[in-house]
Amino acid sequence: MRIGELSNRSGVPVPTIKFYVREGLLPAGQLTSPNQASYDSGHERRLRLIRALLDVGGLSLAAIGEVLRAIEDPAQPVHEVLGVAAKRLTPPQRDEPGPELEDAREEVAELLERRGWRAEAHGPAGESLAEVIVALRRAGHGGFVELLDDYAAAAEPVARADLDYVGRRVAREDLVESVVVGTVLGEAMFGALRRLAHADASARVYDGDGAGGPGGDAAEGYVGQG
Amino acid sequence: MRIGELSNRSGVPVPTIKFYVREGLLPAGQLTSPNQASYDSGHERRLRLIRALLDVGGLSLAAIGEVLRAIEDPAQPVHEVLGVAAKRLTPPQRDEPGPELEDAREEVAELLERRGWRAEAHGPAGESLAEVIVALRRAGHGGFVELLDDYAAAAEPVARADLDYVGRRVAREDLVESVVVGTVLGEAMFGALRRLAHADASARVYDGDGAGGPGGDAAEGYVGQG
DNA sequence: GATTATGGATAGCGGCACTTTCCGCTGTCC
DNA sequence: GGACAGCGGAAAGTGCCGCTATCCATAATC
Repeated sequence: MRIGELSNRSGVPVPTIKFYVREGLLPAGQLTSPNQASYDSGHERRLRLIRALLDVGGLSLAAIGEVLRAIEDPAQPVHEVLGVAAKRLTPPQRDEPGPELEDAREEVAELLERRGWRAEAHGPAGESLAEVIVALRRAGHGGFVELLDDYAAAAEPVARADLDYVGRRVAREDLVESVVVGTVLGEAMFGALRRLAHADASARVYDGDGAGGPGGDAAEGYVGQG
Repeated sequence: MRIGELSNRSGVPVPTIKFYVREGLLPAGQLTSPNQASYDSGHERRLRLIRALLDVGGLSLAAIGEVLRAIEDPAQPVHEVLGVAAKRLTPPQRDEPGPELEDAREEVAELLERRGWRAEAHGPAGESLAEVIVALRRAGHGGFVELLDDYAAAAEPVARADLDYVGRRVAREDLVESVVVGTVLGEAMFGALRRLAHADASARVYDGDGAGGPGGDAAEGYVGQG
């Protein structure tokens, strides 16, 4: 397959493919003559993965590059790859530490203990959770933090489902790729489902049963996100 | 309060505050003389909201502007505001329609029916779910779509918790802001929790019980994201 | 043999979120 | 009352990011 066909199949413009090759996101084609190269279905697959992570997952090209290189390097332990993926999912925030962040970290640690989760409270995920808590408080919506346990309870079966899906993979590269895709695109999938569920819950509470629900008139119309 | 103090309190540089005012994200201060203005706690709160939506929520300034203007306009029905927030949460994708997207839309509609959700299958949330499904398939991970029902089941209690939190608000502006914050920051919160839960589930399966789990050696090390 | 596609290299572009610079005025401290 | 940092307002500049355009010599295709 030449670059034009690869472009047609993947929907990615030729100059963009060249650009990805230059950036090291996509291996160069096999040269058959000084200015002719051939690409295979592996290139196509890789290209689709890049676009999925970029468009739907919202990762930067730099983050995608790191993830892909980690996926490809067989010496890289699997958990390293996941660390990279996890770290790059959220942009590096790093605002001033301060006591608020310390408190939030403490709360994250308490949550983990409360739920008996075996996870590092100070890893990237714990850290970004702490940052979300701080942001909520700073924005004057600290009350939202009370939902942490409800959210955590919902996250458990999701994580189990993800693990189950990943567990069915055998080849290392497949497995790692599954985890990355699951982590990144799964987030987008859940987000969309959550918004759909909002619309339903809202319709159920404010719409269906006749008399308005807990929020009274003010909340009328919390629908239509579906 | 003058702009310097507002800057100190919020952690946002003075030129950036000026920039937000120019962009219409933040109302100008009350002029006390031709080149002196005073800002109040409302400005501070608004500023914190902007930074939360920007840094943690990952919204663009343009999207934040739309949301804020919708929040402020009392004529705007609440569900319109939510529509704006929901629409802007995911960047406008719009790739070629094609039959894959049609199939995915159909699946979304079926999911809604299966779960008895009262939500518009073709609204922004349904549409972005369909796009995620297409992206998963295109990336060669169509199997992940099998988890849709598990994800949907987990989204239900989350949506109920969100609604419950929002339902406690009375004032319109408070309510709308809660919904926006909950939708945007709640997504980040769940994402972090999900990654923590991954680490736990992985530790539980591959680490704790001695002999390796379903994935065998290949999956060793799906930990450390916490 | 004309047209089109290709690999490779370099330069340019448009959007975004600021940041810098400048101006003339003001509030404040000594 | 004089020095000086801070202010509001406007305009131009910056840095990064994800491409896109242009050019060249060569290769494939009709």
